[in-house]
Amino acid sequence: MSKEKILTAAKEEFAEFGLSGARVSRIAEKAGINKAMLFYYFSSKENLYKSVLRQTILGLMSQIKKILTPDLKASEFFEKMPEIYINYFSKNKDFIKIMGRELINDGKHYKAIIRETLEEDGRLTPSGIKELINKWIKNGEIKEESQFNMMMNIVSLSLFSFIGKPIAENILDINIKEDEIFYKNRIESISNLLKRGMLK
Amino acid sequence: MSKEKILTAAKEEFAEFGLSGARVSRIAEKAGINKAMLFYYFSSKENLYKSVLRQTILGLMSQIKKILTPDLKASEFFEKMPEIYINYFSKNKDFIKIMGRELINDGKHYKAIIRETLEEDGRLTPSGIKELINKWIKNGEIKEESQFNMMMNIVSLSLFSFIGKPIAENILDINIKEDEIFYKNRIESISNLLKRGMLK
DNA sequence: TTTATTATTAACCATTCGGTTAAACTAATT
DNA sequence: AATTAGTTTAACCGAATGGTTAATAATAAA
Repeated sequence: MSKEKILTAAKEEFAEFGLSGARVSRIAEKAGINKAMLFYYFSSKENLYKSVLRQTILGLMSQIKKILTPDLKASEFFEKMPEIYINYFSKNKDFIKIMGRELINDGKHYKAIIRETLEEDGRLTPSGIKELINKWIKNGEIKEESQFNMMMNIVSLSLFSFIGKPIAENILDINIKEDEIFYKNRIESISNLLKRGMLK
Repeated sequence: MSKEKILTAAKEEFAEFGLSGARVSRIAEKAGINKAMLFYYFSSKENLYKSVLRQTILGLMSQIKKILTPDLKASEFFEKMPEIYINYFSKNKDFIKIMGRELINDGKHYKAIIRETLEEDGRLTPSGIKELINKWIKNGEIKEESQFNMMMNIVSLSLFSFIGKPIAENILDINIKEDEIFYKNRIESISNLLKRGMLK
């Protein structure tokens, strides 16, 4: 019970302030537990951070696994990936913040967690996705493009819909509410761009 | 002289550790000055951060200004924007890190600086860009799309080429060297995607 | 040369931080 | 009732941290 309360409070805290900005005492306060409990269960601030990050990453991975079937078509991929990403991010605002900070800090913890996870669970393997993309290229479903650039485009467009929003807003001097319509538009725009730009 | 040395060292420090992770003593050490000098010139850590952020943002804005002429064509826009962004980011690695962290922290300082800058210098106005995009829609140069989604797509694809790289690498289990070829490929891929996806 | 202003320094400081400790409480087992 | 293992707490701690101070050096103006 306490362990769960700590994890929940820590996720909030790390999302808002980052690893170095987060305060152990504040996490304890939010969780309604004694600060010593935090060290009792997680032994250090950094260790608590790793636990939060692991939970966060696994949450998204389980979503992506659902769509990655061997018979997936490229067009479906370009529709479903943005949909899953945007929907997940809109409902888990902490994810973007924690993950963004982690990536800027060279993603050292992120990489370690992915490595562990792949060892435990062989289903979502890199080679599986590679095979899928190669198949689409051979089938003539998509324009020839490096696998890497293709993944970069998908991930960039989805993830950055949240982080990059203030920039686009400032350039155009507008203020976009982050509501259902915003999410729907963003999914559609990304999906269309990917399909027009990458399908044959 | 000292002021400049402090700014340079601070930029490095804030990029690597963020506002809360940065250490004033470390900045002073890097700059080769006494810590008190830092407070003598900038009065507080946060104030120093704002100065660094302002310098950083103005550096990019001056690049973008160069291409934004009233007779710019949409196809040129889709070619030059990724080129400017990617080239600038590849040569100013600190920019991405500072800006990324700032945006995740809700971009409060960023917004304030943009507001000031627009008041001082009317050349790069939001209305100017809006007019350009509206013209392209009327001319039939680009597919109808909200201005906002269009800017989001451009900014996302460019900015995230750096932050999102570890994710794409992990999904495909590859390691991409960040060299001239990488930058060239990324510019081409983004530019092609934008042109195929948004030009009529 | 004197005066006023700007730069620079070493030493200092209050506060906050992550982390520890030792004792006490709780609840199931024997 | 005694033992055991897991849980919880208040009080404590040394090391940093951002920031200050008061004295001094360098420079320019009078």
